[in-house]
Amino acid sequence: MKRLKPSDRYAAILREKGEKATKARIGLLVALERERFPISIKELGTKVKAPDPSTLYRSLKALAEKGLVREIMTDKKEARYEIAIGRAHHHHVVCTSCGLMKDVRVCPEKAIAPASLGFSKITGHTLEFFGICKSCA
Amino acid sequence: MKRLKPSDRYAAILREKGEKATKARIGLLVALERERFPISIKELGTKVKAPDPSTLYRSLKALAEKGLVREIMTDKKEARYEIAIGRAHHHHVVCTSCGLMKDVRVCPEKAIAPASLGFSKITGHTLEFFGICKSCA
DNA sequence: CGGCTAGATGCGAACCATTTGCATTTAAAA
DNA sequence: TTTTAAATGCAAATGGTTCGCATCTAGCCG
Repeated sequence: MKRLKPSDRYAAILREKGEKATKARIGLLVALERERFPISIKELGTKVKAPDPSTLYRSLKALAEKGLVREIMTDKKEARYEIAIGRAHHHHVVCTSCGLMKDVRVCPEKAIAPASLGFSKITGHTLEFFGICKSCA
Repeated sequence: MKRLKPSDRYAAILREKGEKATKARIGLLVALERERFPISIKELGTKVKAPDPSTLYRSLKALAEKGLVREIMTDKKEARYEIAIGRAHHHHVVCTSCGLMKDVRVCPEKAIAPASLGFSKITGHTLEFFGICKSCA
């Protein structure tokens, strides 16, 4: 795979996934790539050119279904998104005081035995930790 | 502690926690006690006499803060509640096809080292598994 | 036991994130 | 370039949850 500039790389990935490589969606991925933490849709809206909220919602949902971004519910109010391309599965710990988020590699996925629970398979899970970071302590 | 009928026992617990033992709140706890799975506020509303939705929300929030009930966000749409009295900390696995829920004892709480993440302490976490139960498979 | 007061309730309106309908634009294929 | 399905923008609707405020009521005191 050749080395391309991010926008072209994302365009290629979008087409690979059967999505149209629109400027808006490429811009979304580029913007998400710059974020260190999962970002709310509202914030994201201020970082990209002019995407209407409804378009943002639709685009993010489509990208999430294709595995290009991940949706995270840290607080039950609004969803946050992070880029998934090139990033391994992980969870987060959130400072409830300042909002700082860190990735954590701990994952309970393999600790559960579907059969023993009357389940034929486990398809997914959500895990978020909450705490107080050292700066806020 | 003497053996009382549930409503009287809950009344006593409410007073212990500094909450007024109103019929509505006692009824809420009794209704929650009967549920095998976390129940949505809407469903709960149909099971108790006449509590207005806003009262339901306020009551559940108050009871949750006192540790008498637990709020669970299985789907990102609506919150669910389960009784916490006499029930140890646990998580759930949800069948995404029929909604069946089972308790799971797996808990990642002790697997995380706050200090190594730049956190002074971990105050909580959320964990839910999703899958397909044997009946739906 | 009757009155007093903070907390609880009901009702309606307000909020806010998210969704949807529809007409218009645009990327991708022919 | 023409064609077409998908994507976008705008406005309106949805739906869970919250708030303001007037009215009740449990718990307390005399």
